[in-house]
Amino acid sequence: MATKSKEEVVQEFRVQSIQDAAMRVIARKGMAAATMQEIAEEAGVAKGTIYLYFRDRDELVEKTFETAITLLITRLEAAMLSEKPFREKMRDALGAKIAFFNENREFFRLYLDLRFPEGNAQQQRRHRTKCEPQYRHSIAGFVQQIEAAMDAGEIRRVDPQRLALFIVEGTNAIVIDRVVNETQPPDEADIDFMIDVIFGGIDTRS
Amino acid sequence: MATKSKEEVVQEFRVQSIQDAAMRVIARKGMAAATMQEIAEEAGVAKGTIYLYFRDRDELVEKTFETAITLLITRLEAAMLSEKPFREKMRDALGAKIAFFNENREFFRLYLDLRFPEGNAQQQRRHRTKCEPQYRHSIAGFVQQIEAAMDAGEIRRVDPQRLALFIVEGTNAIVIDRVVNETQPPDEADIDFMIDVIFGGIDTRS
DNA sequence: TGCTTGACTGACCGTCCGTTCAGTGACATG
DNA sequence: CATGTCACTGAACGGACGGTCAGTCAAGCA
Repeated sequence: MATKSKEEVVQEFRVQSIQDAAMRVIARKGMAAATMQEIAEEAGVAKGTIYLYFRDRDELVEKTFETAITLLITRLEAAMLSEKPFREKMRDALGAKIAFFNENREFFRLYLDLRFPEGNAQQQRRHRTKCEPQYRHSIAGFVQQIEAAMDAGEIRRVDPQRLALFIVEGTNAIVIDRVVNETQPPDEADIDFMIDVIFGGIDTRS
Repeated sequence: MATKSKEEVVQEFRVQSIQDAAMRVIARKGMAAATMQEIAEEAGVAKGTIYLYFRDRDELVEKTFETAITLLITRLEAAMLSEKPFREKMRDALGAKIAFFNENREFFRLYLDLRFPEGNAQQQRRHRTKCEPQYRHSIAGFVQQIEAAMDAGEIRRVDPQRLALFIVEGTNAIVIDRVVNETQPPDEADIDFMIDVIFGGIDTRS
């Protein structure tokens, strides 16, 4: 196992800090309005320096996105792959999601762009081949979990695809609301609420 | 009641067709990448003509958005203001939402920009004062409906704000999925699914 | 038919922003 | 100390886009 040379460490540090800066600027201004100039200033380097580490703006945005979403998906999968009952796995996953957005408050805007890419045909194609598969893969994984839970009789049978979408985006709305607004209830309160509504529905109990 | 002059009719027609074109282009390219040139071509007029009817790009986008969301909100409110039981009102509202997105497949991107405005500080401020109130107002109306249903014992008590967010965005995800993808189940199937899950939850029935 | 009006056009302008590259200075090497 | 190397810089370039305005032309009018 080769240890990293000093240059490699410096290199990685630069790449990381530029990506961090990009994420913060995108969060403030939105994907399209985030300029290379502002990202450079945020990272404390000159504009030209970014081009030593990324071919062009598209590559910077893409890599930044990829780094972040991989982290989120990894955490969600870890939560869902335990041997606990489905309800507990869901609770863990929601906890992981909230924790992730607490730590990466800037991420939600990248997330939106993932689902609904903007830009010209070229950029949209790139997005479709590079980023969308990750989203689909994570949804597909969740669908499998749902189907397994249905097979095990842990939850009742409904369209798994539709259910996955509904849960993922419904919970995202709450998590993103936490990020966008300032004062928010403790994590546990929102997790309890979501689990409660998802599993129990809103009908008056008999 | 003054009848419209011929000029007024022509004027309204131009305004309308430019807004329609703007909506289509924004749907294709995204809010930021939609250029005045392309909107003009889509509308079949010259770029300069747009500036006879709208002060600048911001005003065009804002008016386009306002026109569309007002229509959606009007329909949703109409559905929710009847005297039917809450569950039936929800059913009507979901039907109205699906119908609206069926008719205005381009709208969803404007909707996204409403919730998460991009651009410079100036544009974001404008958005916050002009568009966000409409969204908040519609959510607030839904929250009131939820509270009334709780008071009437039609649904059980949970945080109404959180519930409104969860339902609105969860259902949006499904409705937008219908728009973004091609083949979709009939309206009724998705409405049944959503009502079923929202009211009944996913726990196995005892 | 000649004149006036004004809706409409599209070439043009200024600005902004991604990208480039000649230059700079800190550091290593001999 | 002289020289070479190279990560880094930021002024400059080129292209794209929002906005303008002088010109066009069709319709209304006398």
